[in-house]
Amino acid sequence: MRLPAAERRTQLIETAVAVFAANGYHATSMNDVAEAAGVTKPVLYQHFSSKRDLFVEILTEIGDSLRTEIAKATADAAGPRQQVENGFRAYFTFVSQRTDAFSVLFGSGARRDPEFAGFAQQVEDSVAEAIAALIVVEGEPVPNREILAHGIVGMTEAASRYWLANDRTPDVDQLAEELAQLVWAGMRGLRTPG
Amino acid sequence: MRLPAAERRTQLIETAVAVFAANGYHATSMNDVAEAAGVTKPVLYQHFSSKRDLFVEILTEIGDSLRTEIAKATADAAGPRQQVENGFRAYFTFVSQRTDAFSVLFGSGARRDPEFAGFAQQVEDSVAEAIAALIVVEGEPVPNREILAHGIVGMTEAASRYWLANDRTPDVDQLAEELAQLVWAGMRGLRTPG
DNA sequence: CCCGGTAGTTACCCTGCGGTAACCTGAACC
DNA sequence: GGTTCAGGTTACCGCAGGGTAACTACCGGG
Repeated sequence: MRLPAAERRTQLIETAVAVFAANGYHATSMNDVAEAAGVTKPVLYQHFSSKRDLFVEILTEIGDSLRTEIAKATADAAGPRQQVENGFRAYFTFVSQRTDAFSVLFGSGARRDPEFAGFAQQVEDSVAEAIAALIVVEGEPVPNREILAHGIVGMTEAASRYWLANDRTPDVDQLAEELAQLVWAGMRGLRTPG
Repeated sequence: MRLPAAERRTQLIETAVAVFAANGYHATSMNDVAEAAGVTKPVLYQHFSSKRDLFVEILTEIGDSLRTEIAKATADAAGPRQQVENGFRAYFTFVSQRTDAFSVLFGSGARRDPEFAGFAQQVEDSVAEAIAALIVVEGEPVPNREILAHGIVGMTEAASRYWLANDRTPDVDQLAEELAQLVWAGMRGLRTPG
């Protein structure tokens, strides 16, 4: 099964995402990835200079995709409430369609290693920033809203994990609606600053 | 520096928690732990039969402690609202006082390896169960409240990480109060079941 | 028919790490 | 002042895994 370089490369990446998602970064050997792709180790090294390099390329693509999807979904929202719900729907859609990618970015120990932590962090920060902008009481931004915003991002991750582990019920739309309602009500129920 | 067995053992555990917290499970070697404790590897193996065994013992103790602390704090609450706030305060107090332990349980790749995932999971599940019991609308439990509850647990973890990374401001009491308010308002703002 | 280059393979090196066997040491006790 | 034994060390084994060198197999073009 010989493949042209470009196709082999994308196949290797897809395979690697699946294997990393299943076993995590450290527990995955280059041999594992190669074997899963039906190929031997040196082929992997013809396309990626190191294990780190392969992983970084994967993390970058995933992070960019997720951020882009959320940005697109929240851009054309009628108001803040819709923005929240659209954001959640985009997030859960990503989780549902690219489950392995989600697992790699947030679950495979990527947050642990200082070399990799930045990739998940960047996504979390940018989403949290958008959320923080919506946390206002009587027109005034709430102090410590950044912490709350990061909490809400983490809530979404945790809900995603539980959702994946439990047959993905309810469906994406209903899940997004319910979580959006929880978060929206919570943000609007904060006391006045001070 | 010779020590009696019992003292050496507890010292090794404390050291191991610190090293695991700093570098994660996989990136930490038994040599690292031994060296950090000012001792050589075989000493470690006189007290723990394997690296796994050492880690499991650590995870068990941490998980039990955290669960116990939260249970104690929520037991004597005036009502559900106080229960939420007391739970948060207990959680953040633990995070603040035993930061390394918190990092090991939830951040060192413990959730990744199937052999270790159960320890963090058990804590999350038991806390989520307590939270789920409070998610009611008009006296009726909300469908999918388990997902929301697990999300709230994840929110607490994420907020803790951000809080630790940002000089631990505000203080524990204020943080607990603010998050409790967010969650309480959110839970009470859910729509009627259906 | 042979040449060249791209795709892949076999076989290897080397470091690091989990784990162990055998040996050393110093103090408490008689 | 030797005996004992818990506490500790040096030196090693075996192996897995990242990474590489050298060889092979296929295929298109003159």
